[in-house]
Amino acid sequence: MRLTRYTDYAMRVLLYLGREPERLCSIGEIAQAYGISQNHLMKVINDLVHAGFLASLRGRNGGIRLARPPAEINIGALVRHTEDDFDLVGCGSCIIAPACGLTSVLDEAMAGFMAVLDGYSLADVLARRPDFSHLLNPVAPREAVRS
Amino acid sequence: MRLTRYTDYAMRVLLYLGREPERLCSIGEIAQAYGISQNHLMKVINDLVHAGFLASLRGRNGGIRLARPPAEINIGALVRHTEDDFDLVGCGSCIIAPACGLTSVLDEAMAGFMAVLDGYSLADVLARRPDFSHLLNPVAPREAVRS
DNA sequence: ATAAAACATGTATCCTGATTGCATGTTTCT
DNA sequence: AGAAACATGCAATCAGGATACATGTTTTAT
Repeated sequence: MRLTRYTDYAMRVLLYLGREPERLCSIGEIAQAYGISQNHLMKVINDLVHAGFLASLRGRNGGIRLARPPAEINIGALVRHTEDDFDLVGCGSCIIAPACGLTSVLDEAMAGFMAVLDGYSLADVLARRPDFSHLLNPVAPREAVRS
Repeated sequence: MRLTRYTDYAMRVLLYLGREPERLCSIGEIAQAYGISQNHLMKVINDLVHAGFLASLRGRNGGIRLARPPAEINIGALVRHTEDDFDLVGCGSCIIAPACGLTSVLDEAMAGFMAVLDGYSLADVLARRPDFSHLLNPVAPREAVRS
């Protein structure tokens, strides 16, 4: 019973950016802070930008930030977007699926799962444990732009 | 978001046996009925026997059947047994896990998921859609023992 | 007793799909 | 013009589940 690392990374990005919703961060900074693959993270972030969770600014001194305030970003909606396969047990390949009483039960269980996530916003999650900055890898601040 | 095929197979076995709780079935018969790997199924069933979900009778004309009436077999308990990894997003490898507000939210969501499954017995599932026998592959009846 | 049926278990191989890395393009700022 | 940073596609890799194969053990029927 697992979500993909894709979803994992997406949530980490939102948590990171949610600490300072206004600041523009580069993808490299986030990858370094967590010590994870920048290439993979870039794809996840790209997807989140297209989906409207993040706003990106291209070009030099560009970066990404939350597209909306943390209180308006729903965790359930995020998971629904990043996790595309909700066919828990591959009913698609089971021959009794058309008349299987389990499918409705599993659907209901999944609904129960998502209902909990739908009940929380990024702001709620951040409020629970606001202080994780000290656990991140140290990141050199972006060089100041010469005036 | 998926459960393993291991869990999938375990549930199919219970559904199959639940139709006729008293009858002794061979593992080969069930594998053939669903058109799935007998080897893999054997391991799953073995596990279920040890866990007390099934009763097996070895030797010639042996087989397996439910260890208890369908009403006393809980779906949540089954999934809890066959699905051993409930670390949804690999928090074990995330550096901010000790101070991450997401872990408690995910735990709560998982509890919501399992709560639904805990609310159903095999009998409940069978009652929902009792007629799937015609979807199974035809299985040659075990040769009658010569008297 | 013996053979056959059926359960039991370990090892090794295969294979899917997520993950990652590499190469290259596009945009925007200085 | 050039550097920084986002954007995208493709190929290589890797982990873990799934499967096959080989063999052992138990029980029953004759």
